[in-house]
Amino acid sequence: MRTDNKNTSKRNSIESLSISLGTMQSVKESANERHQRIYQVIRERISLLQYSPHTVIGEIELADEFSVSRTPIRRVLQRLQYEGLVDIRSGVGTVVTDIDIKTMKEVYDLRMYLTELISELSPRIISSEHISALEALLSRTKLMYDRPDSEAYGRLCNDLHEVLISLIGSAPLREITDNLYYRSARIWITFLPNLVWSDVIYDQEMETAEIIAAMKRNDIRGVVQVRRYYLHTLLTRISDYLRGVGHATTSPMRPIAISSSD
Amino acid sequence: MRTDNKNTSKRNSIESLSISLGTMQSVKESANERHQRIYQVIRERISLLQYSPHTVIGEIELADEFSVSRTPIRRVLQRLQYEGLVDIRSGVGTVVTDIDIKTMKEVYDLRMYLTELISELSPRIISSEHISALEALLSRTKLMYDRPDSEAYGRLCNDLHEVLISLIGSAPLREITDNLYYRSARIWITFLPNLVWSDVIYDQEMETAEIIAAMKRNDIRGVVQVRRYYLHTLLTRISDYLRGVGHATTSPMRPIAISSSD
DNA sequence: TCTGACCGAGCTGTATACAGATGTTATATT
DNA sequence: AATATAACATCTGTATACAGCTCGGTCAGA
Repeated sequence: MRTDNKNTSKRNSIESLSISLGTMQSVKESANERHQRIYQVIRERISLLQYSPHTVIGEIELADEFSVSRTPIRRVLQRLQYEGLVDIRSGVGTVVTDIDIKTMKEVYDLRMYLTELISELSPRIISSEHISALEALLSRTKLMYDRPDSEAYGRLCNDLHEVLISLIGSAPLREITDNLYYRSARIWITFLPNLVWSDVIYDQEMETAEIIAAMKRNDIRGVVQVRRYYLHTLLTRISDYLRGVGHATTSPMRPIAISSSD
Repeated sequence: MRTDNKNTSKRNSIESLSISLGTMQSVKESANERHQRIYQVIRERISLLQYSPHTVIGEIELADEFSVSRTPIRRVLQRLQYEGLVDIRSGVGTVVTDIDIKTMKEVYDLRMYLTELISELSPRIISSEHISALEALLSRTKLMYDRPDSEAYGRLCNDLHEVLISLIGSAPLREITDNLYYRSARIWITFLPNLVWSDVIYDQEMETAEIIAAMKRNDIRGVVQVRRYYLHTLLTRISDYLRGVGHATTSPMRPIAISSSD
């Protein structure tokens, strides 16, 4: 948002020189830009279960990977801690959080209510870019029926989420919605191995298709109602599975747990 | 929430010993406890306008005050930045944020919707402690008619807020509500010098009294409706003032930052 | 007098050495 | 052999030196 078009006086000559030297992708990455970049990379890894719950991340490891010191890495991890994605334990390391059933239901209930609010609090206008982006997602979805791939599915969900929050006009509501999504979505993906793959993809295809249809009617209230319905569907599928498993465990739910040793 | 009831074996004997030695207020303050303490102190100062918008805070100054290095202070300030209360500018300092009218209305709209959610998402039961705490607040309010004091009024609002969020059963909703409160409340206090003091205190007294009445009926839905109504009243008072100022001469104090330039 | 480049005070951002915490492994003792 | 204890490896937490940035003041030149 911040433009900062002030410091283009003395620097311009130098910068344009270095740009003309070749294909330098960016003149200089500011501290905040780098923070944002690293933050999004790590958040995506958590959301795609590349860092699954109970994984210990370790600051030095990340510092080496991004070629920075521990200081900027710690800033990212502390932010992820405030957002509930990791738990920093002194002397142990930074562990990716798991989530208990109660909290998960709370987050999903809240997300359902907030989704409806999108259409009431100054939504943005639906553009053709939104629709074409969703149609690309729909194509990707249809290709996935015969290829079970949790990570690809997670990417699909993330991309759909990105399109939908771009419709939110209210900045506070957009941040909260984004936050709650990443707080809960990865847990949903944890359950995938226990569900029927084709059902999951079918839901995804239907949701995307119905959202596209509502958008073409310019019916934003319809969009959020579709979204809300499929959030409810997800929650129902998980509840059904848990009931099928039998006893309702209170502690962190680990669906099938891929023989986690430890 | 984290229980960690493992390390009570070897340590207990040592801790109970040192406690029994005398009036040691606490055995040792952990890093997280200290962070939380400093965070709440600074947040309160911002909310009470001891640090008013555009104030430059400065890390060294705070580090000296709390007798720590810049590192833990930076952690607190970064958290406050994520929550929208300050803006950290490289080479300049940490400045307390102002808020534009559009964002303020967005936050208040959101708060009104979320307030109603409290009664729908597993509210906590109302205890006699809640009621007696509110009755104490009511007494404090009645004493304030003839003593205009923005800071005391701010403390009153903060304390009322604390009681109300303690009724929220859903942890995510509680955090969000808390966040949005501190993001907007201090701006409301900024307007106090431009409003009629007795009207403001009267609103506060009525709100507290009506909340107490609803609580005594064990009517949590009534509680949140009262709260929502007075949020609406605040927003209306500000809007009225801004309309009046629209073609007025000059405002006594600083009314508001109209569009943050650049 | 006005303009503009430059310099320096003071701030945040980063890297790093060290202190503190934690879980594990080795070891002495019964 | 079992157990309590001590030493250790490894991690996060803190303090601090230094690099980079911003802005106001200063001084030379027109």
